[in-house]
Amino acid sequence: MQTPTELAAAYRSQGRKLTPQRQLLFQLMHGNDKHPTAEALFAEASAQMPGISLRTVYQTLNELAEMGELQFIDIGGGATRFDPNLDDHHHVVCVDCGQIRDVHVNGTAALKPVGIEDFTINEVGVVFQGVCSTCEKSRAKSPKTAQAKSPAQQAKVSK
Amino acid sequence: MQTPTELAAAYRSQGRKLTPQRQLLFQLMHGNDKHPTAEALFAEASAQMPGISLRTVYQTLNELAEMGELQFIDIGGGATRFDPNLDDHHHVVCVDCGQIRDVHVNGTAALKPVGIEDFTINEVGVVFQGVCSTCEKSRAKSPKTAQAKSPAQQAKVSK
DNA sequence: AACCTAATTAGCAAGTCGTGCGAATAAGAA
DNA sequence: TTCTTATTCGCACGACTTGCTAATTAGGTT
Repeated sequence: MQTPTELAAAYRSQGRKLTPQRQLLFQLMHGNDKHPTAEALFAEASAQMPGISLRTVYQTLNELAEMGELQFIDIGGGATRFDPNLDDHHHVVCVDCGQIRDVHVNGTAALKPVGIEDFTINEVGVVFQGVCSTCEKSRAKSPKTAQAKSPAQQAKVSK
Repeated sequence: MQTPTELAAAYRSQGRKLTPQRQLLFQLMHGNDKHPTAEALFAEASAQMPGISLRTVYQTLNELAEMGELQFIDIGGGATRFDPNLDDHHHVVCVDCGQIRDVHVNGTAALKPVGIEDFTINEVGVVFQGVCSTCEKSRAKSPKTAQAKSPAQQAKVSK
C-alpha cells in the first residue's frame, strides 16, 4: 500500500474525496503487518476518532482492495483479514493463536502443478501452518489450556 | 475419505450410530472431487432423502473432519468447502466461475520460507489462481458478461 | 465567502454462513 | 420388546458483511 500522502493524491485523481475517516484509515493500514480484521481496525480507529462507523471501515477497505492497494486474506476462522503488503510474499499461520506472519518464500517459481493445462494461472499463494514459539511454550506448560476451537474455526487450510 | 463401508465400521467402532442420513452423506462425499459447500451437499442429499436437515449435513461434515476423513477448504468467497481427498495435493481456483480443482504439485518440498525460525511448520498449502478454459472462452465472446462479484466474494487469496 | 452538487458517512436492516439448544426420534444393545 | 443414549431436526441466535438511505461534507464554482 502506498503512503497516506500518495493515497491522498491517488484518491483525488480518481475523483474520490479525502475525508478524515479515510485519512485515518490510510495511516492505520500503512505499513501494518498485523493482518487486522475490519473489526480490529475499527477498534483502533475508534480510539482516535470516536464515532467512526464500522460501515465506513469496511467501505474504505473495499475501495483500497479495488484500487489494488491491499489484499484480502481468507484462511478460515471467520473474518477476512487485510494485508497492505504488496511485495511478493506469502503467509505463515499459527494454528494456536491465529497470528499471521508475512514471509518471503524461495522456490515458488519452481512449483509445478500437474494436469491443469486448461487453466491459465495468474497467481500462486502459499500458506504455511505451524505453531509459533510462544504457543509452543504455553503448550509445554499446560497443554490443556490450548483454546479448543470448533472445527469450522480451526485454521484448516487447503493442503 | 474411506469408502462408505469402511466408514460404517469406523463409526461403529467409535460408538457412533449408523443412520440413513450419514450413510447417504458418506456416499455423496466418497470420491467427490467437486469440493461442495454444505448447502450444495444438502441439495444433493435432499434429492434422495427429502426432509434431511441442513443441520445434519453440517454435523456430519464436522464429524468427518474431526475423524480426519476430510478437510475444510477456505479460499474466500463465503462458504467453506469440503474435500474428501486425503492424498497430498493442492488446489487451483478459477477466479471467474469459482470452481476448485485438485492438483498434485511438484516442488513443494523445496519451498523455503525465510525468517520464521520461531515457527514449527506442520503443513504447507498451495493455491493457484487462474481462469479455466471454459471461462476463458466466454470472456472472449462477452467480456462484459463476466459476473461481477463484490470484493469480498472474489477469490482473492493470500499471496 | 457563500453556494452547489456529487460523494461520503453513519446506522440500522437484512443476508449469508454456521452453531447452540432442546424436544422428538431412532439405532443398537440387552 | 424394552431401554438407553446418540442423533436428527428446526428454530433461534451469533458472527461477519453488505444494502439502503437520510443527513452530512468535501471540494470545485461563482
